[in-house]
Amino acid sequence: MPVSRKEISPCPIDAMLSVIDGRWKGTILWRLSEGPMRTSELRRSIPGITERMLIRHLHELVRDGILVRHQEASMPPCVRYSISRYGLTLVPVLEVICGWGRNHLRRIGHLQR
Amino acid sequence: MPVSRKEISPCPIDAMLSVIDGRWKGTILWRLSEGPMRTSELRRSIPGITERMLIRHLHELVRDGILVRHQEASMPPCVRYSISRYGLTLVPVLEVICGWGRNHLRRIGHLQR
DNA sequence: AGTTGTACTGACAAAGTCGTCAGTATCGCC
DNA sequence: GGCGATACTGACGACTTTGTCAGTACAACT
Repeated sequence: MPVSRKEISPCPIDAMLSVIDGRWKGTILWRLSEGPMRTSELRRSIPGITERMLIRHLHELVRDGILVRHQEASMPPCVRYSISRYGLTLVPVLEVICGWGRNHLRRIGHLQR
Repeated sequence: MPVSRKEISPCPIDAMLSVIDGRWKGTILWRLSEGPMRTSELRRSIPGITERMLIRHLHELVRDGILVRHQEASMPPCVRYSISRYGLTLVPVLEVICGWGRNHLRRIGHLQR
């Protein structure tokens, strides 16, 4: 598994992780799972994120086929992002990850007391 | 989800990812899923990994409760690592990740032709 | 006596990711 | 005409992660 997750690795685990790896990708997917959103809406709904990072991550997710970018060619531009049909196949995986993570957080909590 | 995955984040997805995040952790877990191994055995079985990184990742996985370190107090030292009972709960999660990743790699393959 | 192997650590450099700041074009508002 | 909003890009610094190299202690083998 020779990976710095940006080069394409033949390892399926890395292939999957490279898609959701990124400081804010989880949150972005989480927000978009409730429906399509505009760039600026997303930015306002995710406290702490910078426009730079939002757009970088959005474009990466579009490149990976997880999101779709709809642009209405108007000026002031209006761009909306939504989860693609392919992206929807990721949701159950995220739920499994989330389930284990929730349990892990509980475990860490217990151990700390 | 404010994360640089080393600080403890309250987001379960991040909590999970922080455990398996690391250049070689996937491979290490993969190797160990076939049975306990010595440090040097692991190093030889993972081409490209350095001893430094192997040991760092092993210790992190031990700290997170995923692996167990058995030491026979002999000289030349003999240390064996194995997946803990808790670590076993990770395996099905990795399988789901792996399944999606495998499919994703196929998809990328198709798109490139 | 010198080399190899074991498991590990520390100093440090290279690479990668993330954040900050400035700047783009165009429209509406006052 | 200046200001703000929209979606975005580029330069650059800060911080993290990864890799390189040397060194530790002890035993066995040649």
